[in-house]
Amino acid sequence: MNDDAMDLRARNKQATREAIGHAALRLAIEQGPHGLALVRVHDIATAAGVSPRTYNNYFSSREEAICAFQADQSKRAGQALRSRPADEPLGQAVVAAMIELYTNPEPDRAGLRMIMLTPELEGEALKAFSMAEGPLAEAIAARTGTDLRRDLFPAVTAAAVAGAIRVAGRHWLESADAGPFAAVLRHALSCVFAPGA
Amino acid sequence: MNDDAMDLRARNKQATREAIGHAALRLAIEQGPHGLALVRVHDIATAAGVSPRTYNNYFSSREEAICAFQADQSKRAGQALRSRPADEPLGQAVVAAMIELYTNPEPDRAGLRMIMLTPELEGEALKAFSMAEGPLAEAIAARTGTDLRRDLFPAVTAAAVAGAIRVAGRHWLESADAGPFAAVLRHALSCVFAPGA
DNA sequence: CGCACTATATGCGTGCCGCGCAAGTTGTGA
DNA sequence: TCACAACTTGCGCGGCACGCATATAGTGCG
Repeated sequence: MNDDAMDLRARNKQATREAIGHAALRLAIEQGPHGLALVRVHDIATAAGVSPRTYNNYFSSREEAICAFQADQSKRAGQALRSRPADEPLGQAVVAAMIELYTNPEPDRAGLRMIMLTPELEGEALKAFSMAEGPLAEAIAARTGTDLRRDLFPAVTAAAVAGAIRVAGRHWLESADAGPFAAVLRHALSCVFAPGA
Repeated sequence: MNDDAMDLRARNKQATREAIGHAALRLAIEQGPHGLALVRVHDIATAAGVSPRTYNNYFSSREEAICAFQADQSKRAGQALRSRPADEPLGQAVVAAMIELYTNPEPDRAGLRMIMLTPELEGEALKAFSMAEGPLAEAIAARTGTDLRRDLFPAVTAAAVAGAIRVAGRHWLESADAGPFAAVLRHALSCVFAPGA
């Protein structure tokens, strides 16, 4: 995670990936959800300062590049949960970890709009959010002392959490006066962990 | 739903869509998860008895065609829940409806393997399963008398249910001796509706 | 029944894209 | 300093999504 922990090659690689992803998302936002087809691979590569061929070494589709940021963020969900104190109840730990992960910093409205509300990006967006499920399920299993392969609880809970995050994002985008994302997210996650409510 | 309820055009259209989707999935299964690139659009169209251009009038990618069956099934989730008696508790109704929908008939192992375990299909597969969420959320909101736009509960629950169905499918595929899909599905859904367990 | 209208199927052409291949370039480790 | 490995880039090929124009088939009315 820390740059110092990687050698030069790994750092350059990560920097290039982020540059391409950032450029792709920025260009997509400029064209809006209805002009995605106008975002050419050549433009993304040029904006990121690499050749089109290099862009293709990192991503195999524009959609993947545009959603890379969300994907990378979701991949850290397991780590986020593990960083919570071990004696905290599962529900509280998950809520706190997800709020920490997804509201630090506060999400960019334009970027999230592009990713979640563009039909052509739907598949990649779902992929990006669902990338939290695997690591999350492992962390939940570790925390509850259950076996991932015998018990469905960790995987189902992880999927429910990922779904709640998606729903929270959509709701936060669609209602202008929903307040900070953290509040919406907490509300959504409470539906998962307090079913009687 | 019933063929008689549609005029000739609509019936032909549906038949063509199903023919293409069926051909696409069949050819994909023949090549296996690692040979997806070998399934050419031309082959799908020929196998379905239409021109490649017509195939493209129905689907805008091979992936979409291959997952069409799952997508169509998921779209019926709302209707399935609505067909349950109104006085049944939410959890029971959802479980019964989803088991009715997704185990009638028993899922085809090869087809589900192809759709869920092929990396290139991951996005479309997620899309296919998530298509249940909208209708399901509406049906849940109607059943619980809540407002979809004010309360996140229906949408979050729908997402959790869709996630549980996915997890159940994966688990059913990966463990050879998991018994009938209905049992696995019931187990997965119980994690959503009986959180204390 | 026959006719005007509309929806669907098909052929063709175009531009873009993903990726294999083979240099060229830059970091790495002894 | 040098040999090796990783990464970048240019080139070219096969394939695909889709617009447009045309042929065909279903529909509803007089």
